[in-house]
Amino acid sequence: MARPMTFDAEETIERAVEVFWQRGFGATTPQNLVDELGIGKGSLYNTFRSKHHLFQLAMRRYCAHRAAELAEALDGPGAERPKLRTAMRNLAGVGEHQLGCLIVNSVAELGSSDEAVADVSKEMFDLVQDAFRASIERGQARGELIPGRDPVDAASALLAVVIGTNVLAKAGRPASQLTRLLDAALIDI
Amino acid sequence: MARPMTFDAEETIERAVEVFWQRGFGATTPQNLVDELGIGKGSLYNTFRSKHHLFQLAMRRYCAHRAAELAEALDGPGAERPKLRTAMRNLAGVGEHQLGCLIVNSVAELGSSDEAVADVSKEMFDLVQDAFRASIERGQARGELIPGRDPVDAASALLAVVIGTNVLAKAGRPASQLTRLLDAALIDI
DNA sequence: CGAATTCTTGACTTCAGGGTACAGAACCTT
DNA sequence: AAGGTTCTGTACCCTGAAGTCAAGAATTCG
Repeated sequence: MARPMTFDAEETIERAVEVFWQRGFGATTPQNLVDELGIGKGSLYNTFRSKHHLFQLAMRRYCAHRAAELAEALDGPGAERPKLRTAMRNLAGVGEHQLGCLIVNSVAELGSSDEAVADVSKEMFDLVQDAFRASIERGQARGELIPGRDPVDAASALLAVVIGTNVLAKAGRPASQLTRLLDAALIDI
Repeated sequence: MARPMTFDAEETIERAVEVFWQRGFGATTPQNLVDELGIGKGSLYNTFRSKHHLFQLAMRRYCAHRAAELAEALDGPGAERPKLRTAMRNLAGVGEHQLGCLIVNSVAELGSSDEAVADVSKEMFDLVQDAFRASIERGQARGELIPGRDPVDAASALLAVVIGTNVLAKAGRPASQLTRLLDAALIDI
């Protein structure tokens, strides 16, 4: 029929995640993408239409990863508090490169002026908050967690903590302080 | 001796705060600054040396404002919890234009790759955390707040909540949810 | 094999960002 | 009033960002 693509689009998107994550949307140039994705400019624009469109794909891919990680951490058996702790550490990217969270960074950079960012971030934040809420409700029902707290309120507070921790990570706070912080936030859940 | 400046540099910096706050550093163009500061390009570069230098001045000015606000909220007499609530609402910019916090945005956009941002943000975050810590210690000493919590840990958690709330504000969450969130975070302090 | 189709390469174009230069204006001193 | 000095306005410059395009390469179908 025709010449097949010589690269895997999915894999390329995954690499694009890294690129945008490291540099942010505005600071990433087409040349950066060409260099780090290993494809030509023509292929880039031919396949992904525009820098911004690739950015959207990268954000969604990133969210899918994070959501899967979150589900893995919270869905299994076991006490809720340790699972929450793990989930929060993952989301806060404590151990990783100190790049914060791609979504948080994008919101802070582009805010609600970028519709794609607004949509994806709303989705992601709601998803995380809801997963936290479900976990807290389970923990309360089993008598593990402090009863009487509104699970929605507690979950939104934890979401804010995770987001804040990401920013603090990007600001250069040492991981040791961040894990303490997360533990402190979990004390009264 | 020589021709005097026809504009007030301090006032111009204050305007620059607004400009950078609205658009972020990268997305602000010299033309934006010329238009919104109401001075010519020559004066701009003559007085402020570079876009980045003006940005630094704007960040510091912004921090000074915020720090004064914070001190005003926490230093007076009265119970600590309500004062903390006020302070956090101020810092989270709940009522204002949904622009988040200039420092948080800058960290997320430029991260630690920009030394000025790294310095200012570290300073500011430490300052806020320390003010929170002092307030919590006072509250504990007076028996107002829950005893036994490490004030440093609690303060860092509150800092993270405030930062996260800023991001959520910029992501478009309604103010009503954000005030609830802040109240929820204060429950167990 | 040739044709049709789709991918790749990379030179090229356009335009804006960030800054400089310089001519002229406004002020102070004498 | 003249001169020295500093500010202002604006035209200009250079680089790089973002994207386009045409020519050629790889593939399948007939």
